[in-house]
Amino acid sequence: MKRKTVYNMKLMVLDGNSLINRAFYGVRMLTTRDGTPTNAVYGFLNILQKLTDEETPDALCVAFDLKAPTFRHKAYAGYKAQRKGMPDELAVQMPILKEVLAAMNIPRYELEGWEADDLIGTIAAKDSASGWDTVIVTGDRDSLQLVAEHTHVKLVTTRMGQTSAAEMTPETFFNAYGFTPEKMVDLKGLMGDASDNIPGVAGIGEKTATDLVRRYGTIRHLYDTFDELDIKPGVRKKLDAGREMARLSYDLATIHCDAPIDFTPEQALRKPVDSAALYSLFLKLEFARLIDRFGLTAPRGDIPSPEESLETARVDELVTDQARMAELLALWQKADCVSVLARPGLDTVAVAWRETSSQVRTAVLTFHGLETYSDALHVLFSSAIKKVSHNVKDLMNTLLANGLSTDGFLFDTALAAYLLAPTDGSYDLEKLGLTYYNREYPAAKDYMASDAFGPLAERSGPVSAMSAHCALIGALHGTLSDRLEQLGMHRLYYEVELPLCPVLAEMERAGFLVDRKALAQFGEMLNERIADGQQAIYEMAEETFNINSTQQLGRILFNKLGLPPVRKTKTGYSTNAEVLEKLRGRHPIIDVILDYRQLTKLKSTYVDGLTKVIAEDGRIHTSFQNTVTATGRLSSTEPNLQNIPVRTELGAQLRRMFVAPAGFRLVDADYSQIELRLLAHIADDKAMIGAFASGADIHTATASQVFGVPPELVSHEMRRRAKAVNFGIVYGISEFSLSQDIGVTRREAKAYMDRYFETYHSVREYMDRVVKQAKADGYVSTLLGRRRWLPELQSSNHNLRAFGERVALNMPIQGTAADIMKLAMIHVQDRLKAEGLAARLVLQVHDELIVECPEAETERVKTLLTEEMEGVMDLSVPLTATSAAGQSWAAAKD
DNA sequence: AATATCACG
DNA sequence: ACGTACGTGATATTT
Repeated sequence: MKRKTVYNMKLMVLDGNSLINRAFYGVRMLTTRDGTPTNAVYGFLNILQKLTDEETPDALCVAFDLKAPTFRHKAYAGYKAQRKGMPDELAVQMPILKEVLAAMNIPRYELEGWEADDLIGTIAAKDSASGWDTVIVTGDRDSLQLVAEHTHVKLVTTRMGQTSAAEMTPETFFNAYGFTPEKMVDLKGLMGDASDNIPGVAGIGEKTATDLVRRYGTIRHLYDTFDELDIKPGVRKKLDAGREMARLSYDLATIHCDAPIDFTPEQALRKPVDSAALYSLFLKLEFARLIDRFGLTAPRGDIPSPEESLETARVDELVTDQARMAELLALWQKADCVSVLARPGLDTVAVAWRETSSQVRTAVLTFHGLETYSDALHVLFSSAIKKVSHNVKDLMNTLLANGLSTDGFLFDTALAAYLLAPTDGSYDLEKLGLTYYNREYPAAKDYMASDAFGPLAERSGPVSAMSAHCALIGALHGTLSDRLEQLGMHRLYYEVELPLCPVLAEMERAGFLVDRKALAQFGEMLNERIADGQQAIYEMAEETFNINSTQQLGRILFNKLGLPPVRKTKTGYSTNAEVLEKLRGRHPIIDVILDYRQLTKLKSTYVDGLTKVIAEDGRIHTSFQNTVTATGRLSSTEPNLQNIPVRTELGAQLRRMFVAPAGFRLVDADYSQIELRLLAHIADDKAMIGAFASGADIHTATASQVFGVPPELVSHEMRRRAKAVNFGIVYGISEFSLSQDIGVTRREAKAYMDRYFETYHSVREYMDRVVKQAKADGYVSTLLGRRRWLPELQSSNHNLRAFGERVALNMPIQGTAADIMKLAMIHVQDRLKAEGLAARLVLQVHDELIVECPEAETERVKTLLTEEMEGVMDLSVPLTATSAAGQSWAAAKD
């Protein structure tokens, strides 16, 4: 690129229609709580901000189409009329976007009967005439004809919410097309443009048209010198017949830079946003993150809310005095409940309580200089004081670490917010305040910083912030428990989710003992094999390179060694295991790479990763996340102990490193086929219920039915395929994916599914029913009433809707399995305690529980686990669990 | 911060 | 016409 010698003022002009379209199809469906779609506006604002950051224009404006009753080219109105109208979900966002732009003080240009392209062309022309540079931002290639030395076009593409923009200058344009930008019109005139309903010359496609434009330049020149040109007879004939079409298409494709608008770049100079208007708009749109990003704050005298009246009547107090603390503790014991918010180390704890119907009080207790603080905590966290808190499981973990009781918790606001909206992603208090009360709250870090309450700190800020959050917990308690009741999730909440918190906290505290030495030895063995593999790969590649870099690996395999690329990713060639499997046998390097991948995965993620998190007690303490998954499952982090290898021989050796201490054993119990059993139950499919009732192997039984042979004649391959169908059904499979998965043709896959549904016809009926119901209700639910909202089902985007349908099929099954396991965990814990056993739960892996117990308890624990897991729920099929014991996780798996 | 890959149920 | 199975979390590379 040429270096600029003079600084020009720069205008950025956006193609409003094109960009909102890109945003709509590129950003997943988002709606406000009342169902107003907002994804396109959100996506547009992201693009806008990204590009203004990148380009730092001095002026900014947006052009829109205004659909008019009359068309520019009346004779060909039909071409335009064919254009599909935009989907409703997008149409309703247009006025919203315009409102947002107005609040941002960004001028908008639109003119009846004119397309955005024409306005942009006109604006760019006037801009250039004023000596300014112009950057046009659009998602359509139409505008490329406007590219000139001082007019660049940024072509925006949006994928999975991620936008990227390629800048087109005269140079980059020529490199890409082989002719100059103004000839773009000639190209379109010849080849047409389906998306714009420009017909072009019949029979002339992109290849031929490009070639003609490169050779002869313009359409005019082409036809003027038609007889003298050396053109293939076939093409000549089509061109000759298409003269009129070419002329009309040329006109249709031409951007008219003479729209009657009054524009000077000065009109568009950037102005500060109208923050009051923008704030209330973003609130309405529930764009909490954008409010932060734009640094907006609530205008004074904003919408009153139930919580605000509570807030204004709040009285805070910092308590460092022993007598006062005792007074308050006595008071709290008489209260129905109090809200509690603690810093992780318990050095500071805020308590909020309702003093009168219109007044809330808060007290912030700090450790500094208070000797009897520990006694106070013992009272506060005893069952004598009923408490509501936020992320109760984490607090309980802290309490256990400090020798305190976990009794007396009535409610967890984060957990409740999760049940009400399990796909929201995060439930921090600031966000909930905004979601439920349209109210801005201080950031948690204001009181979470390690020195916020230090002896040198100005404590009033942190006290006020922490008190505000603590009072918010109290308000949310009322709002969220009402909502849970309304949606029928009361029992799920009070009988499953909340009682599970102490169970999880105790599991986290317990941890899983690891044989550190054996793990290190395993790592050394891996290291040797990795070094050998690396050596072999370098030799076969005849150079050294970073094997972990998919880009470098792709270059070696597909460029240097000449292997055929199977698939590509957005950054290059795909080199994943599936691709490498296909290349097996074509080059010896493939096997070594697959092996190398497995070894390095084991080494870095598991040996190194796990070694790093072994605590001083020699045990690994995972964190169980209970507000993360969309289906109700738990997840495990830092480290994830729910994905320890088992499927390969080598990987499974890792489970030998997870052990019981001397004198103890591990008992491992897992549900057998819980998801398929639930499918049989929920679909009430007599054939499948019968198969389970008979105690037969379900995959063999399915194969026998589908392939029409007696069970004893079912081959290994038949069972494998039947198993794939069984799993696929639970995930809402398509024929295509099934055929990919088991390596048969689509036709065969379809035949399997047809046979499957003939056998299990109630399963088919269930699948139809659940999707239909979900579309009517807007959600799906589990047997215990857990819900997942599915706005995707209302989408006009085919892929998104299809995804919603698969989720509708899967969530009730996966979610009910999660419900059942959670209930089982509570029952197991209760019984272990009731029977006075020293055994303790250490891990859950979705359908599997692991308990560590003294050797002498082994048999009792095995029986107890099986009984409790099987007895959780009465289904129309047996719910079976099997348990086994051993010195290591590997040994207890048999 | 995003992408690609791969580990589990 | 289009893309292609549900649910997770960690690591290394690259931008």
